[in-house]
Amino acid sequence: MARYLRPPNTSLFVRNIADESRPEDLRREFGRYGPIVDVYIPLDFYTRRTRGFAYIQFEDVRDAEDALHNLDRKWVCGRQIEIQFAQGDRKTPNQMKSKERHSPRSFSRYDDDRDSRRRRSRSRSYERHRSRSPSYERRPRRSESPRDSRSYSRHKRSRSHENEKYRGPPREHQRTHHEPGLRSRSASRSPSPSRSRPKGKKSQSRSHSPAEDFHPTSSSQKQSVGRSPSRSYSRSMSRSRSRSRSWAGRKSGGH
DNA sequence: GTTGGGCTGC
Repeated sequence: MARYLRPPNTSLFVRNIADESRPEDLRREFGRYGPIVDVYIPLDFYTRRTRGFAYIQFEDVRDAEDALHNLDRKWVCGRQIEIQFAQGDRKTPNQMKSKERHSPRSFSRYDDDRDSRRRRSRSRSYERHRSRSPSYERRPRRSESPRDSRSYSRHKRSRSHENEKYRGPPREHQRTHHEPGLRSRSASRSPSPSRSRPKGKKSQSRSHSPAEDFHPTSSSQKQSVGRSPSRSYSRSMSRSRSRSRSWAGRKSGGH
């Protein structure tokens, strides 16, 4: 059934782009040949640098071909770009994670669903469903506005302080939401004094040790007679509140 | 000689 007539996808794989190339530049260039669904420049997950290639997805494959033939080996941003048709589908985050774990070479799909007519539901949401204009005419390229960036990248932008270098490999990001056992939560609870400490609190002279929050019951129950009950209560509340914040708190409060 | 999105679900 495989037809040799055309490539299976409408995405172009653009190689050797300048690392200063931005999606808007590419979109401007490639958009001349047809409506573009998506432009994406993969970044190195750890270094946040461009990896030197980009993906341009067209709405129509013949536009992609057109762009390919016209822009291939052309000089863009001081670099001679090379264009091919992209292979495979875009990866979902899950696949990226497993890819890190396993060898990129030996990656295999879930299994061969050749008989199953249901394709993998790529209906995630990376792809923005843009309603195409009622009129079939292609919209002028200059009508592309920078606000058109996809929702997904916007999310990632929002957490970016990224003034400079990357923070360590985010494998610790796995912040399992709910620990069923209370024992595990005390164990996995890592002390983050800077975050859990409200700025407004000043009278509390806590100069001795940040670990006082996690006093073992053996010694704490004995001393601090008067304030013990109220303090323990408020502490428990503040903890649970900071818990529910999770991502949001980390994003804005992250320093 | 780089083939993709690293937060997704009840």
